[in-house]
Amino acid sequence: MTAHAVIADESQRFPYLQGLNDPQRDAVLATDGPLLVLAGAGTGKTRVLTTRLAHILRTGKSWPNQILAVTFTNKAAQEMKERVSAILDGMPVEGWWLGTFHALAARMLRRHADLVGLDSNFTIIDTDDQIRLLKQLMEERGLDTKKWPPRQMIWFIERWKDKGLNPSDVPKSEGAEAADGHILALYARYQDRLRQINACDFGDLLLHMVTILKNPAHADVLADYHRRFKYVLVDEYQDTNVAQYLWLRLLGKGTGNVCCVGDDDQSIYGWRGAEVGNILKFEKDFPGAKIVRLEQNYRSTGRILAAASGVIACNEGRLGKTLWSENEDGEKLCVRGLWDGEAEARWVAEETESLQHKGWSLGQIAVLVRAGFQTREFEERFMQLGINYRVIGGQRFYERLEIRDALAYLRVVAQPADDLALERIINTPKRGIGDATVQTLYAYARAQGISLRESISHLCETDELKPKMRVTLSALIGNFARWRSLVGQMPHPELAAQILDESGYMQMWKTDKSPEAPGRLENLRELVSAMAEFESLAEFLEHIALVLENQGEAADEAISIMTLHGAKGLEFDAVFLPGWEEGLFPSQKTMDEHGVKGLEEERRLAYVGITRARKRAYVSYAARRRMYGNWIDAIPSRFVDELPEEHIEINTDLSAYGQGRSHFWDSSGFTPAVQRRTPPRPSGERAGVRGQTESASGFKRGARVMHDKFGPGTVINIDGHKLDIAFDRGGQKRVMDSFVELVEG
DNA sequence: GTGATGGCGGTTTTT
DNA sequence: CCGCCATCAC
Repeated sequence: MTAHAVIADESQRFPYLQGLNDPQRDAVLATDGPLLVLAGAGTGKTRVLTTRLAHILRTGKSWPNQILAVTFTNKAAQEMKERVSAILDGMPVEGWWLGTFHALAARMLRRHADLVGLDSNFTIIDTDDQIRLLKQLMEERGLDTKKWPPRQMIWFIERWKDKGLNPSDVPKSEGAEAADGHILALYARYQDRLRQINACDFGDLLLHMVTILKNPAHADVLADYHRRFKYVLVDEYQDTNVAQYLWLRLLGKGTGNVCCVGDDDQSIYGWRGAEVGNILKFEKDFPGAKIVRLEQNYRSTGRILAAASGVIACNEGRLGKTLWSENEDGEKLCVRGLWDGEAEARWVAEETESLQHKGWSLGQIAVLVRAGFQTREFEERFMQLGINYRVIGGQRFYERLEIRDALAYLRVVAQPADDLALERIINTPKRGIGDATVQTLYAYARAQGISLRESISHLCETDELKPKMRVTLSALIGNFARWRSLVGQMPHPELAAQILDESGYMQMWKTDKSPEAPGRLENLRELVSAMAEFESLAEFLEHIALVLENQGEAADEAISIMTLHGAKGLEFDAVFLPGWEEGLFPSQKTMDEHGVKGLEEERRLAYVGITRARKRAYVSYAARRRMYGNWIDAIPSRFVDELPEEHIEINTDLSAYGQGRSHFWDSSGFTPAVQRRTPPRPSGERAGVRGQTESASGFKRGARVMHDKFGPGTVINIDGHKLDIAFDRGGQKRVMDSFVELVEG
């Protein structure tokens, strides 16, 4: 049989192979031996991954539970499950080892927790808890938390964990100055403390597993996984950190059938420990590795692709790919210089409306910014014009205050040694248990080497505490004991509702008169009802920690506003890329801290941004921008210069630009036409402000109002015709008073 | 132990 | 300019 005949034959037997291009099919069929798939943006990476997985199963090379398939985000894991299952006629995916690094590592660690001194019901703590814990430890040692912010110290520790380094593995010289030279001791103490309260942070999930797997004394554990896994698949390999890499390499050694998919040009998480190096040295790590390049782009127009390629070509040390496309050239990239940030937002909104009029769908348009604070100007503008928008990212459901409090209650019930959770809610709602009491409790707990909860029960037996305090505290731990005894006795959502009720937590928000309170109560109810989907309280808490997605927003057609980081893996018909100014993008901080390496990562971010667009891309920059209250002059980003001239169309309101893209603004201050058309607001309005109690059209502070898009809310501040409104759902926004209606009551 | 005011700092973020 | 935290006054 000729090669072609073989392919034809295979395609017939495996219909899912049809429609794959040659390299794609190669990547799917090369099931055995190490394989690196270099998949450029929009080249069908996910399709290859899912088809490959399906193919391994369909050909009977292994059972589902013999494949380890790893992604970075829950979204990606979910998508892969759905798509593989679809190819295989709805094969159920339960029990598969398909998930995020953290979820899979946690699943393993629960089985071997004792090997690192943990109990298998350990709690997974988040950033907030991490910082509070470290702060305690620093205060314990008398370290200045102002000079050495715990946040930053945690950052050191996390980077070590990313590298797979336990406290004893960290080179003594590293970060020696931090925390007055105590940072390493602090790390060690932090780990001890986590063990004591039977908890892990996210980094630990991988670090502990790597520690176990590489320990010769536990060779049986590794051998067990080697026997289990016949195939290993990894998505977004360019984003793996060293700990993840070690974990994969240890597990993959058994089979050798390791397939990693990634794109070095899209590595944008170096700042949090990702190592592009992992993908660059794949061939060394896995001798005899086959490399497949996916270079045909199916997403973008020729010009968009060419522009992105032009920019990324300025980076050095790439594995190198040449993306090409059969798509039409399309329109040139629109590059626009504007006077200031407000004008930029106005322009983006205008262009958006014009696209809408041409029949483009709002849901297929996105504004991609470098940093979160940039979203505000766009939000304001869209709101004024009534353009439906959605900010993606930002605060997540489970990061909200009330949700974290509620979870703390549930955590104490599920895991009595969870001191952090207990401390969080010990005086919420207010019970008169202040800092001094908590310190006493902690001091005793430390001295006795017991948990906070145990310390409370001990101290309630003595006269160490005032009688009144004893009553309060024993009532509290009495409650927890009772709630704990109810676990398994009643449906867990019901139990949760009971806990929140009996603890007085619900009452606290019901009594609260602040405009956010109703929304918080709503969120709490949502939390309780979400619990019903899980088998048990423990399972629910695991999902909350590792898997819970951002609450799905209304399915309304809306333009998306998000960070460039948040946009990875997504695509839109049209993409706006505002704020391309030196210092903002590329970020000055990144360049200061990481030099050329940092700059190159910023450039990859630019590449990611441009390649999100299918048909139209708009790049813009402003000559001045208000930052932290004062005006900052800016010059266009060097990335603007790197866009190939023949594929862009520059259109600027600013004078000096245009004659060869110079880096300097005309200092004469020539005011462009756009500026004259819309003069700055009268100073009276701008300064009007905070003390105002009634808006120009008669809304009063505290008034209940209804907004077409955002629903009911309360006016909390007034500035001329603009109202700051706390919406019952969806937080606080600034809107024009003409968009809201007064409601009675 | 709790509520009010000033100072400071302020990327990117998933799990 | 805004929000968080620390410190201060009750």
